[in-house]
Amino acid sequence: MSDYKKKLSVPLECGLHLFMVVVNGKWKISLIWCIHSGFKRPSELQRKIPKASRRVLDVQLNQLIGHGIIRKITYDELPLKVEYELTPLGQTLIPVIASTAQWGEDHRGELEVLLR
Amino acid sequence: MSDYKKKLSVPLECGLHLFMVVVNGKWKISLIWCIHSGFKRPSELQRKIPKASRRVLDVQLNQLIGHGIIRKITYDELPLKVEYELTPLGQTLIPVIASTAQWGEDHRGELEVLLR
DNA sequence: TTAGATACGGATAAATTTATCCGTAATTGG
DNA sequence: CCAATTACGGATAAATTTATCCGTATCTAA
Repeated sequence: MSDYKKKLSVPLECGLHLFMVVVNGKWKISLIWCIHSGFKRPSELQRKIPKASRRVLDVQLNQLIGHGIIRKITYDELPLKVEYELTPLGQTLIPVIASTAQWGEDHRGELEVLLR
Repeated sequence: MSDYKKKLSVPLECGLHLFMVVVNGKWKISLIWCIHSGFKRPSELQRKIPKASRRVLDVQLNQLIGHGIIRKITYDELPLKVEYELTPLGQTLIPVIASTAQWGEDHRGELEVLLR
């Protein structure tokens, strides 16, 4: 699917950039949070995040898998059933995401005037 | 400079996306961290972040100003002197950035195998 | 047997971000 | 005067990300 190599490398010296690489992507945090909240099936995720097309969610889910944040479980039963779950690494991300989300909420007032 | 309006809107419901809007940009976190660490002048920042061109740093500095994270001080003296400093809002970002950076450091080993 | 649900991915267009190149202007030190 | 330093920004190219459109396949229920 993607043996594509970036030409413009991202600086990774700092731990912060490692975080950024993992969560960058318009819908990734929503996906991580949904999965963490118990919405695990692809169709559920699409319904929870209706502004994103099905295709984009698929692509970003696969990137999260590639980065070791989530895992895909394909049930060998009919009708088709697939679920995603956080890996142990993915779970360690939850409190970090929560703290950045808290920052956003704490400053929503100031930020909303500044952004657009 | 930029009265450009995005056509693809970013979801802002969640506090986390507010954080992302502010720190997204390849060099922004480096810039915030440098300024926080006392490297305030444009030429210092360029020397500290040599992989980024002068132009890109300028653009991203201006975006940070627009988002209320840093402030520009132009000294009315010769030779020319300009400094950036964190706003109060920008300062609240420091512990959050530190926690995401800590996450990256804590998992650098796992991550480096996964990210290419 | 037809519609709607499940699920997946290639190909391409559009949007956005980042990089490169160009130019300006003033000052300092040789 | 000339080169190096300070500082800033427009215009465009290149890279990357996101969106849209197309197609596949199987199963269930009406």
